[in-house]
Amino acid sequence: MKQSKLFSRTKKQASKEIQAISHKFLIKADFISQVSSGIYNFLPLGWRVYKKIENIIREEMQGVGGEEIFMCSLIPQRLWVETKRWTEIDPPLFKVKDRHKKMFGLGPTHEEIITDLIRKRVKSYKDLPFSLFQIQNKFRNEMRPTGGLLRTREFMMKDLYSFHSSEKDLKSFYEKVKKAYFRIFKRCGLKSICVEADPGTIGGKSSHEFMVVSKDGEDKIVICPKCNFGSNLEKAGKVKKCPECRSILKIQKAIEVGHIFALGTKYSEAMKANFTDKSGSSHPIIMGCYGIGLPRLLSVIVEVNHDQEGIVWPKSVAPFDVHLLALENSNQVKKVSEKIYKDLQKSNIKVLYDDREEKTAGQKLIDTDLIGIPWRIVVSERSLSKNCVEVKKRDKKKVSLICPSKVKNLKF
RNA sequence: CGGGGCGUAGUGUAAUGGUAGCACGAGUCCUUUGGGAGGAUUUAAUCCGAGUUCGAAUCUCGGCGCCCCGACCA
Repeated sequence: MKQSKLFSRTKKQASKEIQAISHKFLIKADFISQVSSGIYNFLPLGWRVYKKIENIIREEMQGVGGEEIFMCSLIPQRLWVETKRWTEIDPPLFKVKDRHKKMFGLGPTHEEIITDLIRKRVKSYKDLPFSLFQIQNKFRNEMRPTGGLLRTREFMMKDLYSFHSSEKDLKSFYEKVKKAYFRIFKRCGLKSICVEADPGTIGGKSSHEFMVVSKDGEDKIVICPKCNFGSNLEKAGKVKKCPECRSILKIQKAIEVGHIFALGTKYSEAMKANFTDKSGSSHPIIMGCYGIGLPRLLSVIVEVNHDQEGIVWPKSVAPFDVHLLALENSNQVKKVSEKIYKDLQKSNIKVLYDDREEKTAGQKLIDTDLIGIPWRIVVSERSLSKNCVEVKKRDKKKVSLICPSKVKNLKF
């Protein structure tokens, strides 16, 4: 991609109202743009990162046996009434009316619609277990959106739902998803901690949150420095010692990036989603649900991976692999840059090529740090006089001089 | 939903009742080119409505919008 054609344009200043560091960099580097409080557009750079995160999550969900589907957003009132969530859900539903005055809730989560879908076709224990997931926009009438993408009113969420004939089977699948979640966050460059949580209005017997420790986190968690115990602070209450190994617990600020729920039969009972067991008697289907908010995850990656100058994207989710800068406008610099650009494209390396003639060297260098692509290649008169170009990693200071014809042999 | 703050060119800001100014951006020309270059020139703003006043960006009321703290959440 030639940067002269890129729709995203970096900004010199961000609004003073912006507090969260991830919000500031995502706005300055023009990954996203705000439409209204808690409502954002994704611009080309932001959408590239989003797509990479989405693919990581999709791969891991397929890895636990989830089949991908796509459900509606306009969910009829009658389904919400069945579970009493038309009035009891918090944050409140966005409610809309059609021309016949029929009411719909814009899906904030999809337990009702998926339970309706599966109750029509699961009849026997032989139909179980299975799991379905989707990646789709959710709508939540939040009291207060915050921190750019950290809490929005419209956001993409991966929601996985699982269906079982026994608590034991749910438990084993739940643990499988837990492991997949750790892998997802690790692949996104994050260290996550799984803590016991309050199931809230989604409900169910127990739930676990996946937290990423961050100075600017809104949540507080208690973790045991010795064993793996961790808990949401509210849930833990005044407990000071680890219930598992009696060590003194540590309190840390964190951001929630995922939440998994062992729902049990809350929805299947309310909506009469039953199956017949071997002996011929009927039971409510045992369910689990598992969510990850993608824009928040993207934002948390920035919260954890940045320096003074800008974002430092982990390779796995970076918008491009290489940022190639033609630092000056001379014919020789352009010629060498074009050649490297073509060579790398042939090797299927994703390159953002800064070919902008009107920008000075300083502006280009500042932009490249802000955008945060893992590798930087600088082509300039200075290095060409030594028959070299400069290769540098975003998170390292070391600059290597490489012969232009050998760039294509590097491993990015 | 409770509490607080704010709204001035595309962006960031100044002007506290008396000439709407500055910087960046954008356009044109010239000179520049290794960490947001310099000169010349052009462009462009008081959120909306009502009120007070000789006079309102500034004070009052209403609306709209945004941000922050609390509660809630992926």
